[in-house]
Amino acid sequence: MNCSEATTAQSRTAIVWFRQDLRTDDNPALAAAAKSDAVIPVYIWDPDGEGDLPPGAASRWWLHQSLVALDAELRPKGSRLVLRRGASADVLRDLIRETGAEAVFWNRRYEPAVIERDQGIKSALKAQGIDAQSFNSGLLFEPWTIETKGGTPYQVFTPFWKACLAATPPARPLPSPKEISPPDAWPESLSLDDLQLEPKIDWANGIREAWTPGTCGARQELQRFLKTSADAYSDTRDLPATTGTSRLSPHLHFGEISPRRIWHKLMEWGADASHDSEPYLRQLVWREFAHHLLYHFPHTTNRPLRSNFENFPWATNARNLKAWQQGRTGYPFVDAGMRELWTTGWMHNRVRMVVASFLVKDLLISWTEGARWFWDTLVDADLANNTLGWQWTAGCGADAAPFFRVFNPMSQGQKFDPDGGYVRRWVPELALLPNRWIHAPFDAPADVLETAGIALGRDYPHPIVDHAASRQLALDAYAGIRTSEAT
DNA sequence: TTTTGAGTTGTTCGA
DNA sequence: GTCGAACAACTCAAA
Repeated sequence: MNCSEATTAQSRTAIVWFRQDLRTDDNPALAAAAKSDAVIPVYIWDPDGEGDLPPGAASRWWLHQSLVALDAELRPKGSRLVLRRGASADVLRDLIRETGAEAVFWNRRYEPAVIERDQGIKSALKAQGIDAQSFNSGLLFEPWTIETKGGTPYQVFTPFWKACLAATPPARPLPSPKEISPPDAWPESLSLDDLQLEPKIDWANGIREAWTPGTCGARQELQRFLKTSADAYSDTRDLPATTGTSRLSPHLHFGEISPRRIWHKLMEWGADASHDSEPYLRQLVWREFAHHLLYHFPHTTNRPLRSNFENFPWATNARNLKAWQQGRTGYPFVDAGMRELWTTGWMHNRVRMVVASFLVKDLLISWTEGARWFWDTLVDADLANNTLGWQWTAGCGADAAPFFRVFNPMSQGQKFDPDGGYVRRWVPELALLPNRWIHAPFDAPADVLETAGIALGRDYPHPIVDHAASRQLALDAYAGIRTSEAT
């Protein structure tokens, strides 16, 4: 079981099964394999192996680019990435037969369906006498290592955060292997185009302009964040018109950058008393918390953590759902966010909360519909983070927001986009409206609208619901599912 | 077992 | 325009 035993074999080939760890740096599975005489890096496209949640379209686009980047990272080290398609267990079995590999190493994932699949693969491989080992590369603290004094999983963030700070700190990142020994002969590989990850109709222009997938892009983003955004993080992270956040979410999801590297980099940076690393590290630990919750409460991907929400009277309204998806709700801040998402595959976190609140509380449409749309359109779509975020907004998850907390799309806009720059960028038909009305064109006097060249209902939609009225409906609906009624 | 303090992100109303 | 209180009740985590 211990890797040191491996060195006794005379010539040993190890497979590194890449998944959501698309980097050579701080990659424990690769580091372990690199001690072998020959290493075969493989990526297996196995969308059916992820339960009923195969990666969405934006995610697949990112994956394609990230696989290009990983192969380019491996080449100078004397290696390359082998691509295969099919059920992971079958592909690994074939690859072992073709190459005579004696070991398969990978880094763990924590989605319920993937855990189940991987456990099956590991025991099958071991039964064949293959050295199958999994490692942690994706989390600072694995879900089973943080627990309350009573031995139960945390369901509230602040005590979880404190427990993380008190735990053994994350290990220092491993260096990238200088050389990765190739096998005598490379097994067959599909071409990347064979995987058909990219869309048939190229809608990815906006995404391409906004992002550089791969390790290099991830490191540049981290450098950019530390240099220009980290000091003002607390002040600007809520302003969607600025680049105040780290923008590392897609890179973290695909494992192009290691959370341990970010952690230690921030610690180093924060060691200088003029900097404060805590606000960002807290956000990084929210990602840990999401994985912790999904691991311990695997049913939460489609069912509420708080069971009294099972009976919530959600509305079915295809027209409203579509208006929300297309950014045509008539509320500029909401529409700007939905259009940013559609164009760039990403949405600023502040705006995610506002659009989510709007879907769930103004339209009374189930958070699962929102989660599904985000799953398909976000380049950083991540089962743990997506589930936590949507359940939190709906009030049915961990650390639930009080039910009377309903975001007001106008005041959120005025507060976090006071100059309207965000709305003007993504909803250009409103660009000429003065700041005073940019977040509420329906309240603007007729002459103001006319001067700005806007006819509501023609150039920009009337609001699809009245916020004040829907707010009251939401409060009433939430009052109806109090636990008292469930008993 | 019981008790106690606390809980990411808000809005509205009235002084 | 600004500020504090009210909005309700529940569950978690720790003592």
